[in-house]
Amino acid sequence: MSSAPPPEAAETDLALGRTIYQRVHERLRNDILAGRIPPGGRLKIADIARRHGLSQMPVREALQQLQGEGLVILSPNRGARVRAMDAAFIRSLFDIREALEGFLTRQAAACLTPALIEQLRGLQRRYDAAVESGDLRACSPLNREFHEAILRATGNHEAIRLLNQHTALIAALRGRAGYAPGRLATIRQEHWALIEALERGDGAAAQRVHAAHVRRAAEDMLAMLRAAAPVLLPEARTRAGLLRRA
Amino acid sequence: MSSAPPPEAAETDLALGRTIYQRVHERLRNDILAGRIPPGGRLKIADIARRHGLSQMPVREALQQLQGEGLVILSPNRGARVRAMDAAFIRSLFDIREALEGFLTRQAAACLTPALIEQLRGLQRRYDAAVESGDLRACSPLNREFHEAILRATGNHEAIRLLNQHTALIAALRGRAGYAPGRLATIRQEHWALIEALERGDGAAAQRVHAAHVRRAAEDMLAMLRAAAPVLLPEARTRAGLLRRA
DNA sequence: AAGTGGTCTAGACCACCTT
DNA sequence: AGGTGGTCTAGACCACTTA
Repeated sequence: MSSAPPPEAAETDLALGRTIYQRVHERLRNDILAGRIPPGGRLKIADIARRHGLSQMPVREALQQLQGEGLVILSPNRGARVRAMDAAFIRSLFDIREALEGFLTRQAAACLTPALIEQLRGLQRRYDAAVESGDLRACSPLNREFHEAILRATGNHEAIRLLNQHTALIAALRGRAGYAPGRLATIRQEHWALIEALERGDGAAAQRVHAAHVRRAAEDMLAMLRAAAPVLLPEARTRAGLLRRA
Repeated sequence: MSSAPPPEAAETDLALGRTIYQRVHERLRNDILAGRIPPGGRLKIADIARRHGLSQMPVREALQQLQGEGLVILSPNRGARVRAMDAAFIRSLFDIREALEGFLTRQAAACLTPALIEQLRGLQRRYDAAVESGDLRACSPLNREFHEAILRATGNHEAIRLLNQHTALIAALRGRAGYAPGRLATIRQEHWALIEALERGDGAAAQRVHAAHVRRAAEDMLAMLRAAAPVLLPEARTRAGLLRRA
């Protein structure tokens, strides 16, 4: 764990967004993605409002936005929870990624210019450097930027938006699970193979490399989560849930 | 307008949802999908609130939800508009459908039971009957149900949710564009070909049929919209009759 | 029966656009 | 400056849960 995170001194940090609900949105989003509010964890409007010195409505708006992103489940008269994720749901996310990103990767092979290929090489070299210097913090953003650079070539911004949302959900888990040993090195090889296929303009090969890439990522994450298991189970308020029938 | 509230059978009753913002959400959603509020059209919170006899907050919540579904664009301090759609955006939607639904269709070929195949046949027979009897109103829901039945076999509910959202966006346009002549008959052939491939368990063939199906749908819709063109352009300074100060 | 916590209202506030 | 219309607050209201 990192040391000395000023616990409450960070109350003045809400200076980024322009409206209040945007700032609350960003704040909660960061808290969820950093794992400070675990999957299945409850988000109480009154609590959050009090903690930030606001009334309840902007908090509600922020929660609605998060629901739109899929990070939060909001049930009428019941409140909000961080989306709980089980193995089937995680598999769904990775299948979506394989299908959608794979399709666009194939398209990209037909329209990548030499300049864009060179840009990919540059990004991947920075990724390599980050792995070698042990700067793990820098890896995930570079990984994401690498793939997004490919997608942008297709001009399908709607698909990119969807994929980014799902990346956020996965990142929310990654914070708890981490990477398996050796995974980062494998990613390097896979990315270079992808660059090679794209450079040849071989869309089918690029899609195959991408599919294998995503499947390995999925298996890796499922294995990590199985190891650090109990966090994932929906939640354990114990006896409460069992009296459902009545 | 504001008068004559009590015996209104005219206003479709808001009796369905359980909370107010849910009912407003459903109402606005229907208005948009039915084309009563055109793409690019403005949604004024105060107007809507007054019209329904509510305060502004539940209306805001409803708009946030619609933004989450992608039907509405909400910009801070600027208000809400129905998402405007140009040709590039529509192409993006159909590419997403081809990629995601095609992938799942391929998966489904491996796990469809004879009973499910028979269910598909039943749905498609009802579709055929609707086309032949000229009941065009019934076609779109049956079409949607046919594809969703296939997708459900894969168990990927998250993907189904995404695809349904995008179907809604397309339906919002369909209301204005309609179908090209003969399109409905072509859809019949394509669906039967899809059933046949699925029955053989030939996922690759099913995906090919699906891809062709979606591409034809995309070209058809783009042609229809090109014919009925000007509606699509973002908007045209029409400050006609809305603001009537007397 | 009381408590917790989500939902709704009325109106003040303020950002942005028009004159 | 004036106006339009989106945003925020405080508190009442009410659904659902706990004793």
